[in-house]
This record gives sequence, C-alpha cells and structure tokens, in this order.
Amino acid sequence: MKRGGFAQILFSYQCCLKSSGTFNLFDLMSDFQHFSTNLVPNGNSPEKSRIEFGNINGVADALSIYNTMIRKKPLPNVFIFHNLLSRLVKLKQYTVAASLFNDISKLGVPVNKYTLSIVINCYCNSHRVDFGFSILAASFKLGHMPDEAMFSPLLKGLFRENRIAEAQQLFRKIVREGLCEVNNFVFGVVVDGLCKAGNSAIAIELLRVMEKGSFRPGTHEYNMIIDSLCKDRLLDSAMDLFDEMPQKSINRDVVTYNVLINGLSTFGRWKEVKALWKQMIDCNTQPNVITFSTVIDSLCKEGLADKARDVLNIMIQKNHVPNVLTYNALMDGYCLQDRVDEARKIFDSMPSKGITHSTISYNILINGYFKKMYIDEAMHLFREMPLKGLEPNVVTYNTVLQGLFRLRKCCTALEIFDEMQAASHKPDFYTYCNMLDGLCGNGLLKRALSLLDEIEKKGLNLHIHYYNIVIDGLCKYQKLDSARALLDDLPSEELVPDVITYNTIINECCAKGLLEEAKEILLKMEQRSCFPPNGVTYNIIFRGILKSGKLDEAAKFLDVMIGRGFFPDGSTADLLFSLLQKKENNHTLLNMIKKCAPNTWN
DNA sequence: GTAGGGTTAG
Repeated sequence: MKRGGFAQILFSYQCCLKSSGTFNLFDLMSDFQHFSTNLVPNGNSPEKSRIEFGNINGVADALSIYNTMIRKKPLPNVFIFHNLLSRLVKLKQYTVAASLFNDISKLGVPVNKYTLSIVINCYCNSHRVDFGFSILAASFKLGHMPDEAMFSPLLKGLFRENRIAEAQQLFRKIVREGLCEVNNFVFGVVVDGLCKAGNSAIAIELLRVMEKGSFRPGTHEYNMIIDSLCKDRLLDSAMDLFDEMPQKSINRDVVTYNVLINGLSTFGRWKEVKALWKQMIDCNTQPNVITFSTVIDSLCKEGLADKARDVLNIMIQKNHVPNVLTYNALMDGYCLQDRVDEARKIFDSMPSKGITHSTISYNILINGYFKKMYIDEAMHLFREMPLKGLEPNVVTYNTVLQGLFRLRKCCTALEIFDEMQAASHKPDFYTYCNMLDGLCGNGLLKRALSLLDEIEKKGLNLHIHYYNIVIDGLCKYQKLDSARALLDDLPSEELVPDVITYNTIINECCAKGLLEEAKEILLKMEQRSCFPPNGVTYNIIFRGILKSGKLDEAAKFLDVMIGRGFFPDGSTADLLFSLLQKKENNHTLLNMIKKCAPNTWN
C-alpha cells in the first residue's frame, strides 16, 4: 500500500475547498463515482484490543493511549484506532477525533468505511460539513460505496448549518439514485432538520411520499412532526396526525402525549388536555415527570400557580419524582404573580428534597426579586452562585443588568457589564438591548452612543432594534436632530429602518408640532419603505393633527386612514371624546367619532 | 461505524 495515499486525497480536496469560495457538492461526488477502484483494501482482520477504551474519560487519556499506539511496531491495525476514535465520539470530542484521523492517515494506517463514517460524523458535528463531503468523495475513490452511516451525518450537518436547500437536494439525490437505503435513521434526520427549520408542512409532505413507497415511518418520526406542528401553532394538524397513528398501526408513546399536551396546554386548551390525559391512562401509557412538569408550567404561565401546586402534590402522591425543572416552573409561576416569597420558599426547600439548584433556578428568583425591587436579595443571590459552584450565564447577566438600570443603579450596572466580559461571557442581543435601554432611560445618551459605536466597530451583528432604542432615547431627551442624524447615517446598507424606527421619529415630530415632516415620513414609508406604515403610524399622525386643532384636515386624514384599513385606537378615541367635551356638538368631531370602528369603544 | 423525539429563565 502506498503510504500517505489517503492523506494526499484528503489534502488535495481540502485545498480545493479552501481555494474555491463555492463548489458543488454533487459535482464532487459524481467526480469520484468514476473512481470506484479498490485503491486501499483493508485486509487486516480485527484483533482483540487489550486497551480498555471505555476507561478513556478525556482528551488527555485518549492522546496518551494514542501516543503509545503509534510507537508500536508494527502499528496496531485499523480496528484499534477505530475504537479510540469511537470513544472520542462518545465523549463528543469531534475535533480531536478528526485531527487524530488525519494523523493516522498520514502514518499510512489503512482506513475502512467504518472509520470514514466516524470521521464524516466528526466533521459534521464540528460544523465542517464540507470536509465531511471531501471524506465522502475520498471514500468513493478508495472503493467504499457510501451508506446511510455516511449520509445521515452529512444531511444532519447541512441542516445544522442552515443549508436547508442543499440538504433537501442531497436527500432527493439519495432517493432518486438509490445512493443508500433510506432507513428510519436517514429519514429521521431529514424530518428533524425540516421541522427545526420551521418546515413542518414539507416534513408532512415527505412523510406522505415515503408512506406511498415501501418505507414505514414510526412513532419517532410522527412525534417529531406533531411537536413541530404544535410549536408552529398548527394544533389541529397535529391532532390529525395523532389521530391517524392507530389507523396506521403506529404506536403512540409517552412522548407523543407529552408533545401534544404541551401544545394544547400552551394555548389554554385545557378541556382537550384533560381528555388526552384520560385517554393516555386508558391506553396504559403512564404520564412521566415531563408530562406533569409540562402541565405545571402551562398552568403557571396562565397565572394559576396555586393550581399548578395542586398538580405537583398529585404528582408526588402518585409517586412521580419532580425534578429541578418542575420546581423551576413553579417558582417562575409564583414570580409571575409577584409572589416572590412563595418562590423563595420553594427554592429553599429544594436541597432538602435532594434537588440541586440550577443556574435557571437562580435566574428565575433573581428576576423575581428585581421585579419587586428587592435589589439586595437579588444581588446576594447573584453573588452566591459561584460559591455554590454555579456560573452565571448570559441570561443571569442580562437579568441583573436590566434590574440594576431599572432601579437607577447605573454605576453598578456598568461594573457588571465589564465583569461579564472579563469573565469571557459574550454579550448577546438582549445584553446590548438592556445596556442601550438602561443608558438611555437614565439619560446617559453619550454613553449609549459610544456603546453603539463600539458595537459597530466590533463588527458584531447589528440590529435595527439597537438604533430604535437610541433614537427613542434621543427623542425623549429632546434631541430630535441627533435622532434624525442617527437614522440618516445608519452604518450599513443591510441595516434598514423598520416601522418602529419611523414611528418613533414621527411621534416626536408630532409632539413638536412638525406635522409636515411627519406626513413626509409617512409618504416615504408608503412609497419606498420595505416596512409600510401600520395602524400605530396613522394613529400617531391623526392625533398630532387633532391636537393642532385642524379638525377639517383631521377629518380628511381619518378618511384616508380608514380607506387603508386602519381605525382609531383606544387613546385616539379618548382624545376625540375629550375634544368633544370641550367643543360640544361639534359636527366634524361627531362625524369622526361615528366613523370609528365599533370595537374602538370597547 | 453513526445514534434521531418531549418540560424551565432574560
């Protein structure tokens, strides 16, 4: 065998991937289908390994064993290396496994198709699907026909990298050309990918197509689609799929019931939840801790924490053991009702029940305390986390930042922001929103502008919402000129003002009596904006005209507004009434009031 | 050899 043969193929394809910005995965694959000669057969038979791979618990162990292995003469056969790679996969050390594979192939150890499928999986799990494809191509060249263990990680990787169209194209190619068997594994990956990308409708279509053939989808596939439909609010379609399961002799399991109960209870369809629960027990499927926790959480979110607690008690009576998620849901329910002391009692009772607090337990309670303005308790919990071995996460920091700014503790908030970054926690979208909102809300406009500048310079993902917050802040502090300047000078072409940006400026123009400018912006929105004006826009301007006392102009504007399908909202109606009180029996006002939609007065 | 689904926080 030629030493380094595989490494060479791999290297040349990695170069090809690097040098060309775009390439066609399928061209690459068909290129290699021409080379189906068996270049590197692996004739070695498996030898029993004396190494206990299950004892490898980390990268250090794996590397040390690897170094021992490569010093042996002759080198151990591929099965031994294979066991090592598998162990690294189990430990989710995909990058390490992939780089060991590169090393192994340079040493000239002949690889087989099992090794290749492990490596494809490693690349796909470390967001390097293109490298996965180069291995697939090389696999053709080595004479190994790819199978479902190679294609499923590739499909999964494409979906994970949000390359949905390519994933669909590959799946079509697999089916059309019979590249591998479409088993439940391959099909499951595709259904999962489609559902997670919000394409549950396509997932159902695919299910129908596959059912027409010889393939039989199972409980797992149905569960994934039912869950996705529930999350897309398509509960009735979810129920239809649920109903068809027994007709097709597909077993419903506890997960089937859980996803549906979660969907129904999230939307307050409690009657159906009860019926489903009864049906579940009648069919000998026992609810589990997730079923109970789901119901507890939904009740809490509806503001029914006491009812949720009753469910918890029933759960315990029936010998189901609540977990940290169950208690967190209940704590959050009490916080939602401003009953943070009840939440605290639950928090304090958890350790005696053998339940360790999670970061989320802390986040819920910290948020609860801030909402009640109990700053000392909130900060005490925040500082306690590292002492209990829990690291605050980005949500913890965001909660603390928002709470501190709302309580006007700007200096502390700024310190926490620095502390967060020093602890290598990357601020996210919410962090920047909280910071900008907090700074603006406390009148620290210069600081807000310089933070915006910093975000721009860091080249982070800019979001129009950041600008909306600062524009609103500038308006509130009478700096309309600076607000206009910020809007006119957005730093990138992709950053487009949305309806909120324009409404904020229009609102300020109206407040300053600059009605002409407000109407000009409206015109611009109607003609050019990708965000057309909404009801709020028209209401703001209508109120502006009313306040300026030009009733005839207001009447004309109202006609235009209604003609476009927008009616006066509650506060506009209040304004019309208060004006009518001052100018009794004013015909124009009375006419305008008559034209308002009946639901405006509710 | 790969190894798929369900509950919590800002």
